[in-house]
Amino acid sequence: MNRKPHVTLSDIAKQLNVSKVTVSKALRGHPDISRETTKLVKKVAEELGYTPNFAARNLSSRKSNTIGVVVPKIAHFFFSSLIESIYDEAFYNNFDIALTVSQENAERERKHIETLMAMRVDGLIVSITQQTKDKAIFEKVVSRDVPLVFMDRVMPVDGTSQVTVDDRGGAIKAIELAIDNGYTKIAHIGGFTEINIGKRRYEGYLEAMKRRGLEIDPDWVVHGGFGEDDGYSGFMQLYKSGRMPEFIFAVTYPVALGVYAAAAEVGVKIPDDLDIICFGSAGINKFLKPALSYVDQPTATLGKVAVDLIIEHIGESDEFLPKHIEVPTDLVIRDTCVPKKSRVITSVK
Amino acid sequence: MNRKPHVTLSDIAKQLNVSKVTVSKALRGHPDISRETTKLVKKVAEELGYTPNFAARNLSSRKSNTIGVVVPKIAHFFFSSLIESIYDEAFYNNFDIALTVSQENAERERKHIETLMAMRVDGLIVSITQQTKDKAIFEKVVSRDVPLVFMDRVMPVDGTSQVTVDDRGGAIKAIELAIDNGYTKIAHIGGFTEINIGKRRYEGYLEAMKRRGLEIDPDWVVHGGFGEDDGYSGFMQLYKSGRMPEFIFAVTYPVALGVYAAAAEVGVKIPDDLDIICFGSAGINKFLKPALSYVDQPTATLGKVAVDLIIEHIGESDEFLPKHIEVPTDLVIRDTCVPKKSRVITSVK
DNA sequence: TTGATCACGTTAATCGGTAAAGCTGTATGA
DNA sequence: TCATACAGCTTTACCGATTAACGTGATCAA
Repeated sequence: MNRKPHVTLSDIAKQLNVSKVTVSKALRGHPDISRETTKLVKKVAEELGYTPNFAARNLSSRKSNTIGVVVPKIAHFFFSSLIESIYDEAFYNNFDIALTVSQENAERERKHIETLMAMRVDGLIVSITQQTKDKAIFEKVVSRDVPLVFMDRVMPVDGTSQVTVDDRGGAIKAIELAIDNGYTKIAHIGGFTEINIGKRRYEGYLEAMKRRGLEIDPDWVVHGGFGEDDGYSGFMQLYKSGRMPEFIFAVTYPVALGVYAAAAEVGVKIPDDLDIICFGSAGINKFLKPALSYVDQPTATLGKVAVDLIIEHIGESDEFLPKHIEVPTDLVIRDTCVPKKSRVITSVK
Repeated sequence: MNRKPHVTLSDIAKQLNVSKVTVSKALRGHPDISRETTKLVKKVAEELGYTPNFAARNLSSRKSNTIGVVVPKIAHFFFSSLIESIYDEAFYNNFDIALTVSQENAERERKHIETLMAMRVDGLIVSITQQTKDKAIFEKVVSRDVPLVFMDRVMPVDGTSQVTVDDRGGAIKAIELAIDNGYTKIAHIGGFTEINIGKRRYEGYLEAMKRRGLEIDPDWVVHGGFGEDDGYSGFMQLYKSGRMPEFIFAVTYPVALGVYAAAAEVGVKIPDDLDIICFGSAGINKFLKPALSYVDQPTATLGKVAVDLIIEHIGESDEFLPKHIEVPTDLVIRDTCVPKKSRVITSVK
């Protein structure tokens, strides 16, 4: 248990016969200290293998230079690329990241936020779980004056900022394209509508259908979660209802994959028997047969904007006015969501 | 800039007219303090919304209860699931994780390790970059008596532990299966051989070919990196050589995908014209056409073992003897790496 | 009655930094 | 010539916890 003690400022100070404050200032390039002394201090620090102690620094300076992040999942296309962009942007701005994973569990999410507050992170970026209902913990964060930015999956809490993609607009674009392609019987396999991404995508679906004057069969709207399982069971529910739509708008990429699996199982051909589009994608999508057409979520932008926003908030503190930034989406067309006419021709052939 | 000051032990102490040490002990459930007092302290702490200050705690206790992790990438199937399992196992053991991403950049890796040491993490789990050559930083870690576990991508450094998958054995199994399936012209699109995963998989390939007495055409071995691009260019190199093999063993899943892309481009049919197997996979693989057969890397086990090992090392400190744990692999057979005979039949049909 | 033991706390020191204010010697300007 | 300024350090507090060492008063056995 006898760890070799780490080298401290005092160790360096002793060796040079100066005070430890001199060393501290020299290492930080403070103008109080002469060029000469500074160079000397840095040299000795190097020789001794000095490594600063962040705990001590954070304690005395009352900040951590760290941004806390809470996400529901890592091992998902969307989140892993989002996280990577957060790390990049933070690194670029000389901030550290303290990442935690709630595993879609609200209680775990709460614990992680407590931990991050105990770490005295300078700000917090949170993407809530599917089941998060209680605002209390977030209000506690706000009351502590810790800047908070919700990212993608948000919650309406006073004093917090939000970064989302244009879920509603993206959904509208997707549905309108489907309609333009000749489909009228359009179903939606949606997620939880208590959470913004589920709700707004559903609203977009409703809005587009309404704009074009299309009826919605109640059987065509299925709400579940955001995973592959949910897509699978959503499809099966539609299939068993006996009132199959021509087209499905899936709330997420994994949900669309679940549809693929289920459709293959019962022999429904995509896009010939049933066409589909979804929200989100993965790098590997181009290798799928058929490759899904999708509403692109710009994860790199989302992560960058979230980090920039939290840093801005940290910098301005009290004067900062919370913002809601909505990042626009684009449609990416691959092998699905194709014109209905061509669908008929190929199936006739 | 006037943050609301956080509640401290002294605040609680003042309110109850006890010493702050009493409060500290009470909150930690120390037997020195009576049941009654403890309950009272906890109640007041709750009321005041006390959040411990980890910086202060870490400083005075000289540990952080945190494991530092350095990985080269996040947005990859392999790493994102690996990371998720690390988080889970750490959470289960009440450790925090400080994750950093080197982006395959050795200099960034070094910086991150310095940062983690400055955070005084209790131990370090590292998966090195493709380009890491210099052991110095790792030796520095060891000399500071900070437990270090290499995971998957390792480096031979005295005093460190290693957790790897059985790269060599997995490769042998894969190649032997290909041979059993009737293939003799077997190529390897490999990664960097300076790094263990590249080297060991290549060795496995050589060993299996040797065991079965098969010749290796020098043109059949291509070394590049571990990404999709490398697979693409690796295939193209084979293709242009005019001496196409019947079968490819790809060093990673992304490399295999690169092969898919290139093969599609030049009209080579997989698995009919060219069959393939690779090391590693992704959850989405089952949706590929054809789905890749692969050597399964048990990421969940890998992450769990790495965390368990580092915790063991942290606990035993000096008495701990570094270990090398090799996790076994399994072959998973999907639509590729099929018997050559069936290949011929289908192509004749 | 004594002195040991125990339950329950308290005091003092310390972790390794940072911030603010104080001290010295030399140069400068009026 | 003397106050002023400034460069370049040092001294003193303090951040918010933990650890070690040290009181008390009550209880209890001998």
